[in-house]
Amino acid sequence: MSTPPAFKRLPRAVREQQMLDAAVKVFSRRGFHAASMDEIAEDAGISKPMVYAYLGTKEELFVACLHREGTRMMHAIAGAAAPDLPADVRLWRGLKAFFGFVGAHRDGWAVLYRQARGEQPFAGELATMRARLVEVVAGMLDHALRTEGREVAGTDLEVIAYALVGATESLADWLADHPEADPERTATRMMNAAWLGAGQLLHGVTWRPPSD
Amino acid sequence: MSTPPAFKRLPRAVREQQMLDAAVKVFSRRGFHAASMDEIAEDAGISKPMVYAYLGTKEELFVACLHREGTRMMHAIAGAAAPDLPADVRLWRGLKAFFGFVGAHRDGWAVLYRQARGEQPFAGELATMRARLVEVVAGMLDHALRTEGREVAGTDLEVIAYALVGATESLADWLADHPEADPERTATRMMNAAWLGAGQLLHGVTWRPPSD
DNA sequence: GCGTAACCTTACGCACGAGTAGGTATGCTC
DNA sequence: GAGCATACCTACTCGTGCGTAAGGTTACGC
Repeated sequence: MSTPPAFKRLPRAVREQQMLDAAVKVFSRRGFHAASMDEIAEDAGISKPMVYAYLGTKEELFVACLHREGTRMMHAIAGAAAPDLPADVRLWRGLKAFFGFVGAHRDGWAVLYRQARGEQPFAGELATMRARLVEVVAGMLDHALRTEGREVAGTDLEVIAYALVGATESLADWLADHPEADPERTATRMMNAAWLGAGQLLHGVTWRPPSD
Repeated sequence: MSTPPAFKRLPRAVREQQMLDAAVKVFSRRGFHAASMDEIAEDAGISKPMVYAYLGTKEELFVACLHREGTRMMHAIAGAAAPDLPADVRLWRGLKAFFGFVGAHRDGWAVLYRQARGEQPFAGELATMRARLVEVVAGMLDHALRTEGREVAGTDLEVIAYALVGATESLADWLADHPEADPERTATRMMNAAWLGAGQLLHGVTWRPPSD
């Protein structure tokens, strides 16, 4: 017989990435509980015990997904954050990087922000990442304020930062559901809403991206 | 024997509300899947078959929660929306009503926006409610624009409205996790961020609530 | 060419929780 | 105070899906 193998033997590191790819895909479509380990294994082109051998239990697998996608996102944004630029340019670059990432990794985004938020064991993990991001934004605002010689209570800054992050996430969700939408254009719209505010926009003021 | 009953017989309508209260509480703490019908029944002070008899399956029960909380929220906001007021006042009143609601119904909020979002069968339901809200906000902006004799593409308006709603939801989440925070104060902060924008705020401009 | 270790499989145990069958008590109506 | 509807219970069935035991197969060192 010697059935033609058809399944190649691959080194662990490669299989792990394939498994994570499959897991992100299935988790994002079905949700954490509705996703079955069997489906993830099948989608990865591997059998279930391999998943357990490499990535551990279902929860551990999900956390692994969370970490990989979260790290990727943070990296994508970090590259855009030169601390000595003016605040609006930094914000613009951060937004552009962020929406670019979401546009390119819609599944990863769905796992991170649609699934992890409600499920008890992961909400904390997610909240930590979110808090780091809020911290960064708040720090940026604070820096800009000090440059102008002004000061604002920490709580106020944090709340404004929260609103900014929330608005951005909301648009990211919109982007994830509209495959035809352009990430950069979405970033521009977000910048308008965030930087100018509704009041200004209603009076015809608009913000335009720098020539870069 | 005639064991002292200790459990009173109550009319259906009352029990249904108790069950919904318990369901909202348990769903918000555990999430849809992790919540068990047994726990909900126990929390409502009733046995499981009663829950099935009155509210149907687990999914139907969750949808019932969704509808009750959603309706309550819409009612709370609707009361504040007098269509002939200026846009900033309408926005302010809507925000005040919304944050007031979330502050008073933190569990309900958690069910609506943290649980329903990720779970496949309910995401659509939730998205519909959300879309209605976005529509209302976009309509408000459009109305304000026409009053000034200006016009903006529909998509742009929708996106701005999305950002506004997202920012508000994000702050609502923050509020739900900070029991000591004051809803009205949070609404003021949101109004500042939304109406003036980060750029204005950095230059020291602030928005203050009208004397009412 | 042969051991050994890593890769990979099929097939199962087992717990948990949704949903139900069938029966008991209470109160309301005439 | 008989009849009937409604409120309510204990105790079960059964599917589903996580996690694993025990055994095949391919590559690689020596």
